[in-house]
Amino acid sequence: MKMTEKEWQVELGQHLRNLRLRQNLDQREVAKRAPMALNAVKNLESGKGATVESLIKALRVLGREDWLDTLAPRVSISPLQMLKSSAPRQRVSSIRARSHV
Amino acid sequence: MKMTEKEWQVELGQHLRNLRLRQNLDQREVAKRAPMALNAVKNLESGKGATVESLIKALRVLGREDWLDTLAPRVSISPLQMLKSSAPRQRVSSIRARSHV
DNA sequence: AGTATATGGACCAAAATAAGTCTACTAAAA
DNA sequence: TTTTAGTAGACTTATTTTGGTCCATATACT
Repeated sequence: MKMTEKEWQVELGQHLRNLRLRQNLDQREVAKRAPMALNAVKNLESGKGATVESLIKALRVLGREDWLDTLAPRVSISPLQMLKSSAPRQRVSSIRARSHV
Repeated sequence: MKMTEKEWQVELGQHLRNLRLRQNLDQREVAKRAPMALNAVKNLESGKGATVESLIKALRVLGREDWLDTLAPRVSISPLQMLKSSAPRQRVSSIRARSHV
């Protein structure tokens, strides 16, 4: 069962809505504190399309901006590996990247 | 030190870029697999403004859609409390909600 | 129970912004 | 040095934001 982008958007909106209800805030109050338009909050929660900026504004009001940082790639390399690769890649290496050729 | 929305957007973009580089994909490949415009990928990673839809598309390509669900509010109520409040709220309760009055 | 209230959803139009498609240009990697 | 991933800009199309109004119904009150 794989979800479509829109289904994920709806799911994300429901999470935001739950967070808001938990703090007993109405949509107007969130919009006011963001600040952003009331309709933007509605779009966000109903999953009808929103910008990343709106998402972040809402997260800030709900006190969950820190969630954004949890996307950071989990460190899976051993400390010994760190000695080898000193500088992080800034570009992909060519061979495998050219899967579009 | 509190970050602005734009700074958060940049930070989020960097996380996405790191995830991409870890998989040795270039922006074109991500755009192709999403599918989305190359410009949308660039906007996302540079934090210059993007839609939630673009964010989700990129996350899917990078295999991190599950991250979206980690926003779900952590359950902090005791099992005893669950017996009391049966149905989840669909709206805020009135008194505290009217902070704008 | 029935009633009043106001939250949240569904619309609309205009302004703002992002997506999509292109062409150089820059700089990191080979 | 050569190759090429990533950036920057211009431009058109598509979508979102903003700011309204209307209204169904969950919630609160009598």
